[in-house]
Amino acid sequence: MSSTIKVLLAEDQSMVREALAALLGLEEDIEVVAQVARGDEVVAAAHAHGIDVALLDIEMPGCTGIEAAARLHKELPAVKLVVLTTFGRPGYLRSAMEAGADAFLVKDAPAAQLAEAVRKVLAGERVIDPTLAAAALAEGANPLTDREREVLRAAADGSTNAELAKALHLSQGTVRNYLSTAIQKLAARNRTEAVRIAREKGWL
Amino acid sequence: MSSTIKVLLAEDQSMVREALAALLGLEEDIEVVAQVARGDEVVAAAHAHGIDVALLDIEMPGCTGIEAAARLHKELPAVKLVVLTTFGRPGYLRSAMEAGADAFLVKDAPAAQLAEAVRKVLAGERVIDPTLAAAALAEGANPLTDREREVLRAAADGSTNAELAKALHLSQGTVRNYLSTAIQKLAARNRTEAVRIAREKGWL
DNA sequence: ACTGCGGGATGACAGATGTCATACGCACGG
DNA sequence: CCGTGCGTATGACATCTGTCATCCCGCAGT
Repeated sequence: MSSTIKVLLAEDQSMVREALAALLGLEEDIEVVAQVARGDEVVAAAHAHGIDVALLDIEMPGCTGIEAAARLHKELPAVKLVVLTTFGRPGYLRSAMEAGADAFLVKDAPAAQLAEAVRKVLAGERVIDPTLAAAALAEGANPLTDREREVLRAAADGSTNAELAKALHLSQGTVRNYLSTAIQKLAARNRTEAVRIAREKGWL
Repeated sequence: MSSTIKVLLAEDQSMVREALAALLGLEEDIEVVAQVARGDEVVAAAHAHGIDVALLDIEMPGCTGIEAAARLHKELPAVKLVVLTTFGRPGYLRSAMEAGADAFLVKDAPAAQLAEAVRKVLAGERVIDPTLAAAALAEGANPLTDREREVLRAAADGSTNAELAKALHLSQGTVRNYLSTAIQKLAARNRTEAVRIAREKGWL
């Protein structure tokens, strides 16, 4: 058993990443041994450094922190996973848990919770904001089918039906059908609102 | 002349705010004497602590860091202003400069630039990413009129024309006219895309 | 005094979007 | 073997959106 906890920090914004590293550096028992700025560099860095805990931001280029968590969990199941995010979206929590995360923290929680979470997951505990957990349970699972989600995501940038149809190799009518059902499932009044709602819930 | 530089830190996400404080705390000559989580608390805190430099995030509840900068610049012109943001949108840089900012930093710049910027602004220098400055000049000013911007912003959440008309006390036709001209000025194909483009440029 | 521009409005029109009924094939659970 | 849900598609219909021409008012510049 080593004397310090070895942590990998994955976060794309250098200033935030290094600031978090400085924060964790203040703790006697924690050492940030690796930093990456992209989701797709997580697994390699984890292998290279023999870490105990991975601290993963969700919003990252390459792949999301959630995808990175899933891969890491598969390859190095012993590594504890702390998922960190700007947005406390219930859907994110759900997917993080499904990806094998041990802790889920939002960035507007007090900084002290970060080091605390690292220690707790290493002790085998799970760390989840109870309010968020309640919200995740209350709102239920993502009601959208894979295809609906795909179409809605593609529609988010303002593409027209014709463009969506071409991009997704579907007929225009089918695109409209999917958007229509998505709009109804999300209780929205049009695609724009549907996108907003899906985003807020972390379903996109 | 005091021996340490007194800094106010305004940033809504506690974890990031405290991490940045930890980072600045590592510098011998810098002291974070006040932290606030809302834009509208900046001026009061600045008055209360007699600060040298204010470090302002843009995305904050209460009011944006840019508005806070403008107010602070008016009330305490001696205080140097460093604007910090997640998004390197040229329009943001422009408005920050107009609000009297002395430095403009994006969060994905190296952490070392933060302390450096604090020292430089205090020495009377301006600190601006040259790439971003070029982009801001290249794209020109916000082409939207006040009303167009207002309508576009209101339309961003998926409201229908009828709802926009009611909310803004306009006729439906007028709403459509404004959206139409906004769409054309932004070279978009519909309101959704117009919103996206305006957001990307920092014009919303 | 004239001109231009922004805010506000109307009416007409074309095209995009949302809804609905209906259909076919496929996979999966009972 | 039968129902159900999903993916895909079509056609018809109603409504929403985007465009355009045209108008009025007030204000700032020249």
